[in-house]
Amino acid sequence: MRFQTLRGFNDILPDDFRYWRYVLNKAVELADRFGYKQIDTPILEETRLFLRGLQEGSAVVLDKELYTFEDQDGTSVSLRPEFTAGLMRAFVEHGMASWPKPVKLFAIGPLFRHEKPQAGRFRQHVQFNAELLGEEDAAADLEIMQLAYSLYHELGFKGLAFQLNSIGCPRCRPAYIETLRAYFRPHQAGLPEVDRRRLEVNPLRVLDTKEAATLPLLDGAPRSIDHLCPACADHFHALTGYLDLLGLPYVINPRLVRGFDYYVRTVFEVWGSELGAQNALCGGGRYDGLVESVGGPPTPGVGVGIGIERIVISLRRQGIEPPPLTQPQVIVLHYGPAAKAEAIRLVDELRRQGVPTLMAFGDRSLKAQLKTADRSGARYALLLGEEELAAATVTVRDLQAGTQTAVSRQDILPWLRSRLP
RNA sequence: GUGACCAUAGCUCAAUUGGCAGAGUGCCUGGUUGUGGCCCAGGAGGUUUCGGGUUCGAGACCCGGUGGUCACCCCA
Repeated sequence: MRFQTLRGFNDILPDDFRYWRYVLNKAVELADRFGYKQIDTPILEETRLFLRGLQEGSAVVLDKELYTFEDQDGTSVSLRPEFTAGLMRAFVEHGMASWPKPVKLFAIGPLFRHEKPQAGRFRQHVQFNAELLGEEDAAADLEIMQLAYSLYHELGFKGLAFQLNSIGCPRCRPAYIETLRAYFRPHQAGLPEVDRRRLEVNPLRVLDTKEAATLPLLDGAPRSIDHLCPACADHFHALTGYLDLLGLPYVINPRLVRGFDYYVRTVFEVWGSELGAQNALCGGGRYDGLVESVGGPPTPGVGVGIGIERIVISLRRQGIEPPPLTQPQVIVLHYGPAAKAEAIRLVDELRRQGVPTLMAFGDRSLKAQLKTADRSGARYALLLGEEELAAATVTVRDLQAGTQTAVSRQDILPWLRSRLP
């Protein structure tokens, strides 16, 4: 019986971790630098949390992609498909509304969606998520965008740019949606089925259609940024002003939208050019209605979700090499039973003293052990045999230089310390 | 959920019109006493993704499953 990973699930192998460590270390370091506190919430939550307050049409679709089952108590539970819902639940459950504002959180962990796998899209993927809660200032939107941008930039990505839009708020959006529907009404008959359905269920989604028949109409379509209420317009102009101030590259994209009601004002993505149809590296936006939707007080919020797999794929395609992972620079070889016992003691001693050390296993020929040592990547092979035991020394072979010297057994630790990085 | 292409050794790939399943690389061992890399020799490693079918004969042709890649759908 042979087993394999489930469709859309991946093993992350040691060689992959060169990239993963590089990315995750950078993400955590940046979050610290920006003053975000790490939080982790359960992978499993009550199903209702993920389906709360969504539009009818959306709930049906999302339900299909949710990994849901009944647990032994008969509770319907689901693997989290996103971070934000759990974070909002934690925000309310732990009274973070009474913490000093803003509350700035980040989380890293796996998310699960039963989708058909595609470039950079898997059923389990790891996301880095940052949220800034309790602040309406456009400078908060800017900060979240900067955090995302800095991550890609500092990892070595080139040609980055924001796609940016504002989709208004519950005050101005309904009127805009009516304007949008009115614009398409005369063309209704010529529209593809999917887009006619979108106009009814989720009108903003028509704007990011890929239907050839609809595309020509989009150029003349009314833009949400031209129909913002004064407060939303001010917010948007403030944000673009800040982006200009910092010289961050952005493109105002009137077709960039979100499908859910709790999104307001800012929506953005960071685009790279390495991922086929999935050219969005990450997406984020403002969601002032979200905390309320899980039973908390009205709380403005802005956040971003960044897929780690997409970064790793993109790094590989761009030929960006992460720094190599550190590995033990010392390996202990032995020849003869008495020497093996001493080798076991020496390995133990070095590791206790904090020196990463490898042990040559088995009772193989010295030649075979040296071959192993060579492939291990270690710099120094410490050789113990009858001669060394008799003289109370260790033969240290520099595998890089091909030279070797005898070092007194009791001096081996300082000898290594002075030479290892 | 829809569609296209794909699946041979751990990895990268061969195998003429349907006729003995191979190479490179990696792995293990050896090239005589306690010395790696280079070189040489040997070895292990395959139900050709799985299940059916056609055929004297299938890695190859047909049907189905599983998985991969890509696009659509959707994207919290």
